Amino acid sequence: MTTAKRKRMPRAERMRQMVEVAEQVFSARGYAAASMDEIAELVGVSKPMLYEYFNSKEGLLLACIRESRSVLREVTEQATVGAATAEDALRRGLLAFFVFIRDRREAWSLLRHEMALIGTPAADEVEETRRQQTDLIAALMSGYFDSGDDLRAEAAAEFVVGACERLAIWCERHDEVNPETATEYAMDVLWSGLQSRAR
Amino acid sequence: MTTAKRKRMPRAERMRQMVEVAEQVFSARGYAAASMDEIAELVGVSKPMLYEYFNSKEGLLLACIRESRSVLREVTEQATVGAATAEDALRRGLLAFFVFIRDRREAWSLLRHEMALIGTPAADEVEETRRQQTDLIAALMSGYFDSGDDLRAEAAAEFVVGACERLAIWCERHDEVNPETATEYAMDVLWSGLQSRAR
DNA sequence: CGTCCATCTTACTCAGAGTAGGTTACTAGC
DNA sequence: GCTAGTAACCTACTCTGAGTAAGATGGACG
Repeated sequence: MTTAKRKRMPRAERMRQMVEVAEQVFSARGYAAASMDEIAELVGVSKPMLYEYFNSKEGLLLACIRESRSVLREVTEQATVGAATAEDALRRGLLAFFVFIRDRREAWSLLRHEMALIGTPAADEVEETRRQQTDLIAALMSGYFDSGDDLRAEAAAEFVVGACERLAIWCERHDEVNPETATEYAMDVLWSGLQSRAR
Repeated sequence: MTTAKRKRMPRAERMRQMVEVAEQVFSARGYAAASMDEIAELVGVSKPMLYEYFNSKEGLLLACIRESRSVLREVTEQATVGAATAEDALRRGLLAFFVFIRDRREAWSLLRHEMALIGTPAADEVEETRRQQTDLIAALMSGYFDSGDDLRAEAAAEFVVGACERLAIWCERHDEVNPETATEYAMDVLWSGLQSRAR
């Protein structure tokens, strides 16, 4: 949408435009059903350009995922600065996450699609990109908790991330659950544990 | 592998054989990279037969997923019978899950591939199939906890499932973590909550 | 005002999903 | 045994969409 009629465009700007369009198409149609031809046409460019810049369909998806994930990281990281207690930091981070889910549907939809790359050459890099989020949680926790052993802390971080992802997917089916409620549900289990609710 | 030379085979048996082969190919190559031609050849039958019985590649994957999930459900359900307390039931269920992950690599790999179907017509049915697991957890919990409100209980179940899935994926990268340890890590967060570890 | 290179295009190849329409082996009834 | 009838099966295609080879074009800078 940025300056319509112009033909030639510097590489960096064109790439950004391609990612922007691809993000929409991938999240609308799903990775498998999205076609490179359609993306190319929407960008207003021919297909080989996409391959020139991203090498493959997978590569393009990967670029989109990286973009979305960096935004997510930015948002959650910002949310936790200035938190006084561990509980407060956790709650703020969770709330930022669930707000992101609601407000940036396409971006979140994209992150869910990364699993489609399992078994492909890009799988490793996807995991690497994914670790970004767990690292953030792990770092956050190690600032507030007595870590004891690192493996346990890492496991806890993975645990939190997985739990929130799944809860977010669940939220999509429940419009009545807003970010605040979701955060509360998450905190309820995460912070207090199930023990506190045993009969 | 069941009786080699026989050509014709009753529908039900052939279907089982196809699913068995497809499970291996899908988990070895990944959904996208697996080809129907290869599966057909390995089964020792022509491609249209696969379509006769499963309609599409997606349909075949779906059948594999259903199979694996039903095994998983069986295993975890069995593990929790006869548990005296909520804590015990949870621990047994978790352990059964992590043992399944270790011992049935292909089946688990398959379950991870279901996300590849997001955005396709089968997506809804996948979610339906997936709910099986959360329902089990939810039922289990409602037997031991004061549920208060159902929505909260459902959310907690999703939470647990997501957390365990992610932790299981993490375990794949850490051979030194056995099912017992994984269970302990999970119980640690789930049961006691993070609060108990705050500095 | 020509040369160079980055941007961009047309016009293909090729693998693999899905299908139309015919063929063969097993089985039931005579 | 012999002839339907049908369920299991096959050959030989079509068609979509990822990926590519080879060349055209616009513009920046001497």
